[in-house]
Amino acid sequence: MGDLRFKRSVELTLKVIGGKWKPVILCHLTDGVHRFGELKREMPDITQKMLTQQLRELEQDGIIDRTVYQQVPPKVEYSLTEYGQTLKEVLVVMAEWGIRHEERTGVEED
Amino acid sequence: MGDLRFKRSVELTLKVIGGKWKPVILCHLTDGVHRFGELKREMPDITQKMLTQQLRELEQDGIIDRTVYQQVPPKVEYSLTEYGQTLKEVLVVMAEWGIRHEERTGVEED
DNA sequence: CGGGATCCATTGTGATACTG
DNA sequence: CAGTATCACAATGGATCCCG
Repeated sequence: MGDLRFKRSVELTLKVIGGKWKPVILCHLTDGVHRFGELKREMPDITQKMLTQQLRELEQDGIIDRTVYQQVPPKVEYSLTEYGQTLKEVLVVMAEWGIRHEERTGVEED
Repeated sequence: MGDLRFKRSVELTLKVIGGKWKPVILCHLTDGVHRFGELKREMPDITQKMLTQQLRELEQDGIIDRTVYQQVPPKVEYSLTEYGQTLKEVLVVMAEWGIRHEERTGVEED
């Protein structure tokens, strides 16, 4: 597992979905289409700037789709691409480990 | 999947194994015990300070063990704890996705 | 050999104001 | 509503020197 290929792949994955905000954004989008304002409301601590920035990066990586409705007021919807769906499995495994870790550190029974 | 519990768990996992260096360190330690100098050699781009720092954090989270041999010259060995072993699955899933992503972005056949 | 401590450059992030 | 632009600040990471 310590071979170069393996390392590079793990790093790559984390470059795409890692960081403070992307995993949370992805969690929400796994539930379906969300508007910009919805996401902002669901993530009160993120700034508008960061949300925009992270969404753009996910879009460029082919993870999410951005649909702009040319109307007033503007409406923009975000959703997982077919490809982005493949990340669900990764998110689930991370969530499962996180839950175990939470329980463990809570009990601290080492 | 967008529920609070799920989100929190994913974030927690990423707090423990995320970042620039921890996943790489963990990849190496999945192969077995490593000395400090070994890890440093295997990760030429990391500074001594960062390596030390990241190892400390992993140790505090119960992911790795640190064994100091009181001798001259000093010898310090790092290894995954039993608990740390549970991360292998997470690493594998991330690596698998990363490999797919690598191939995809290489081919770009959308 | 395996660090600790310090200082500094780079980057990331937030607050705010403005726009189509 | 969904951004963009700018500035300020905080977090991160690196270089260097020192120590047991």
